[in-house]
Amino acid sequence: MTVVTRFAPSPTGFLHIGGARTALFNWLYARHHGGEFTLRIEDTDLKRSTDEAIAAIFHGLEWLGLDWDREPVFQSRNADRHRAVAEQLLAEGKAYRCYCAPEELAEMRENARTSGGSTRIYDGRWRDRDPADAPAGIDPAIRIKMPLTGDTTIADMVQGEVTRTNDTLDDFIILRSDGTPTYMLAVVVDDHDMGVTHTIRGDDHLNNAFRQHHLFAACSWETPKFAHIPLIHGADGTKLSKRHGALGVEAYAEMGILPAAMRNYLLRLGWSHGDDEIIATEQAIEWFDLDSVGRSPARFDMDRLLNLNAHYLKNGDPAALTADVMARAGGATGKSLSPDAEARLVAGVPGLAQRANTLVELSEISSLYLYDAPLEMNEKAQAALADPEARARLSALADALENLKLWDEAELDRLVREFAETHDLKLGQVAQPLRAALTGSNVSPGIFEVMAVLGQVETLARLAHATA
RNA sequence: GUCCCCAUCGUCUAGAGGCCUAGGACACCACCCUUUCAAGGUGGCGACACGGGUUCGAAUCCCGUUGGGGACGCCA
Repeated sequence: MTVVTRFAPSPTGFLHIGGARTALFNWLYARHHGGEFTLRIEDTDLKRSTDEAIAAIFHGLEWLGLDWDREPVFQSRNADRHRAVAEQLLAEGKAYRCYCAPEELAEMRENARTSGGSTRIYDGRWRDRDPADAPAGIDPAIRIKMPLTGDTTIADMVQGEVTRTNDTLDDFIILRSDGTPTYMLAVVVDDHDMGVTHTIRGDDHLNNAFRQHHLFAACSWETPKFAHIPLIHGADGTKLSKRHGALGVEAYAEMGILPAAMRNYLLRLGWSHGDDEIIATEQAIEWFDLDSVGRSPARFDMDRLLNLNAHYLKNGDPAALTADVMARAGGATGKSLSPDAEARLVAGVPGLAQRANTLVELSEISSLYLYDAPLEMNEKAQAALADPEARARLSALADALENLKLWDEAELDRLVREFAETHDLKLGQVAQPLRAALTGSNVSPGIFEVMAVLGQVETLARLAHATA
């Protein structure tokens, strides 16, 4: 049997971290088994669903690198089918019309809460009542008949066997009085119609699984395998929400998080493979399974994400990183980029990347390669160049540099050290002013590397400006 | 309130009865390396929620307590 998983978000907001992880797990499980990863947009609540949210979900998944195998299903378009199933169940006597008014329901809810707080709200008053009793002028909703006695056990691939006594489950509505299907019905019918074999979702749905299981049974369909993964919590241990600054994945993209880092981070939240921490996606596909998913909720930890991001930045492809920095640099400032900016970045980005945690930081520190002399100097750099003696030294060094034939890092290293030695200076006494002159800052990659990347012409130009 | 789930360093986790004086990673601290900042290296700090069982032996199994979370809509 081919594995078919699904990611089924309701398009009422952006693709948040929790949804992203659910999608990742579904995707990984499908890829691991050579199955299909499908998408279903649960837009049956037309009032809350928006096109922007739908677009945000698609874009978020694309950014994460999670590709889907079929045309996405829009649940709202299947309403006729859902309704037909409800009618069928009604005809078979597995469901019934309920004529309760909203006030009656409210009363029952109040009752249940005050008298013991039972989870079972609806008392089943129309379950066996003669339809002839139906009050005039009330459109009935359709409810499914749930078992009255015994208990139900779900064999969950993550949670294990979970049992609930049936008297805690009431007859829930599958078709509203206005003829629209409820979520519970829509999910079951669509999962069946799409051939979903594994339902991997947040464990806030665990309670729904019991209801859905009986709906599958009523339809004489096989219940898919369930895997309810724990939710992601905020730093305070409660369900991640906007209050925690929970953001959509696009916000992480903007702050310069790499998709590979996000995937790795999300994967390790609740899933593990021994002591392995850095797990490339190909490796994750090979290793991923549901047995190794933990059952306790994990807290979102930005430090960890940043650390992983720094790792992927350090090992990133220079050409790709360069393209990203160029894109972020474009239009950022009024200054025009050096014609050599891109070439310098390709050479300089590896040295820069090990000093950055995000693409934003990377592009900030890239500015030393982006523009030609004269440079903007920060305070520390200005201070380093304030000393006339230091400037005189730089001028002397510039003369030596001008005559250098082979302009590479090793040669520059040799030359500058030699220069320091002849003038009886510590390397730092030469290197720091040099750094200030060449980068406009007191912080940068190794100064010989900077000179090599900049090239002889630009290096001398910057020195000329700094010593003028 | 009722039902369901969970419980190892601050955080993510390893651990499936003896390999555990509990391992790794992030964060933090110190030192080393060093032309700055990082990176890297070395070391340090730091946890089996509690109480009962079961067993020769329990972080691992069972029960209870406590704590946390989730669900209780004609929302999804």
